[in-house]
Amino acid sequence: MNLSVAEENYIKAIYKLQEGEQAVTTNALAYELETKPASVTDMAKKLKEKKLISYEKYQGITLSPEGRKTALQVVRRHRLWECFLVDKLSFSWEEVHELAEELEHVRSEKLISRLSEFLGNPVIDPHGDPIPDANGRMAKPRPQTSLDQANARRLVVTAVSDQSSALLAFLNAKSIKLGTQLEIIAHYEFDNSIEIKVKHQPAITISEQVAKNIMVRPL
Amino acid sequence: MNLSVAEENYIKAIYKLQEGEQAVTTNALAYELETKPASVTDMAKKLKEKKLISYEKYQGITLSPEGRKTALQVVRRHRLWECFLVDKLSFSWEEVHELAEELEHVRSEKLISRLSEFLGNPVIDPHGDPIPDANGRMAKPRPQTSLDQANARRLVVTAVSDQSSALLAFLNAKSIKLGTQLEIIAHYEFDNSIEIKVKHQPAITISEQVAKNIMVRPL
DNA sequence: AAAATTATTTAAGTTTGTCTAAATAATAAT
DNA sequence: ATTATTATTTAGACAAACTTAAATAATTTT
Ligand SMILES: [Mn+2]
Ligand SMILES: [Mn+2]
Ligand SMILES: [Mn+2]
Ligand SMILES: [Mn+2]
Repeated sequence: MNLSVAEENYIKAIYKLQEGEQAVTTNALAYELETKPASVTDMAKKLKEKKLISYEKYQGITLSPEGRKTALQVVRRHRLWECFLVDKLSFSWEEVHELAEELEHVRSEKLISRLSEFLGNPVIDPHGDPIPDANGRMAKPRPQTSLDQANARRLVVTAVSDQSSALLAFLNAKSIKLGTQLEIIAHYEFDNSIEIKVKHQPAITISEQVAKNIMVRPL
Repeated sequence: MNLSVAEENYIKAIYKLQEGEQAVTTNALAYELETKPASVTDMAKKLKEKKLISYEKYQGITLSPEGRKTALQVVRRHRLWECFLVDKLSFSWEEVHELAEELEHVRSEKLISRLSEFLGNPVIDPHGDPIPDANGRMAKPRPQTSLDQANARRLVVTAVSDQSSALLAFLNAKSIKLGTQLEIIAHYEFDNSIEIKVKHQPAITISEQVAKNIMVRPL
């Protein structure tokens, strides 16, 4: 199946929004792809025609098995390029998403398998997300919660769920990255802000909004 | 100036065909880009509008200074990716052109300067073509002739002018690559074929057509 | 249950980059 | 100097991926 860049972006976005089983909504997809609902309806018809999704008017969208396979390939390419940019070209993790968004569309099995090998067949990308292997299988994500719901005191940062460069820049400034160990000092009920401490750094207070997007697991 | 992939491909093709000063013909460009003359005329109008080329009806196309600058950037990206594929991912030189044709369109100054640095700021690509630097300057190509016109006996292969994978595969099979040293054994006037010998290999006879596309300089 | 709101789809139009077929210009042959 | 050939442009259409505005369906509020 030969997909356009636009089609690949749709498939990946549907995969991302699907999370489990729920059908993806026209509006949600339009928002995710920064396009208009009318465009999504158009594309939905096309992708259904190509048997990549199941779609009935007003019923939302879900990936077909082939669609899921396609999505996993695109995700694999995206995350491998992110690894390349960070590990080999010394980009910082908040810069790489945009570039990977383009690189992911160069479709070549051979290129990707060589790239993966060159990188040492990594299994997680710079944001802590698992990288599907050539068959679409990926490491089951280890149990993690958002920082605002963690109950343990000592935690490790495992991922960042919002990958806007605004958030990533903030975390960078505070020296918080994947694998950073931190300790919860206090919860402030008033605004649900949280005081945390990273070793060798002054304690800082972060808003609920930030905490919701930092994924952690107990140390 | 924000160019589409198609526009970049046109600009690069015009650059390639221009060679010196002669204006590029509508048909030549259509052939090079595997499209139709009518499409070229359409695009010529658009590129003229954007001041990347000069173009008058029936008079052919030449790059403007801005057009040349753009072309050199695309060529730089193309050749750096080719280096990456060969040097880091162990592709062979005949496989990389196609992939670089796509990778070259990821537009990011930072990406390209980091990539160049990662590769050790190479100045020639795997086919022996010079790589423009960030300012569009490139090493003056060393004097070279095609193999069919060489007068010296002992020669080094410096480039391959036709980059079809057919030719490159042939050269690969005969273990001829950049830097290969060879010796001319005989010219056969009948069909202008040439017998050559590469060290540690049996002598082979190559057709005029092949010889025309192998660039060499005296050892 | 009707009314109001929100979500989704349809209709119609735009842009980009293509194509084929027909018209016109430039060049070569007689 | 005509005529024939070749090169180039124009005209009209099409597919992909968008958009806005209007119509319709689904959901929520009252
Ligand atoms: Mn993308
Ligand atoms: Mn990522
Ligand atoms: Mn290209
Ligand atoms: Mn090359």
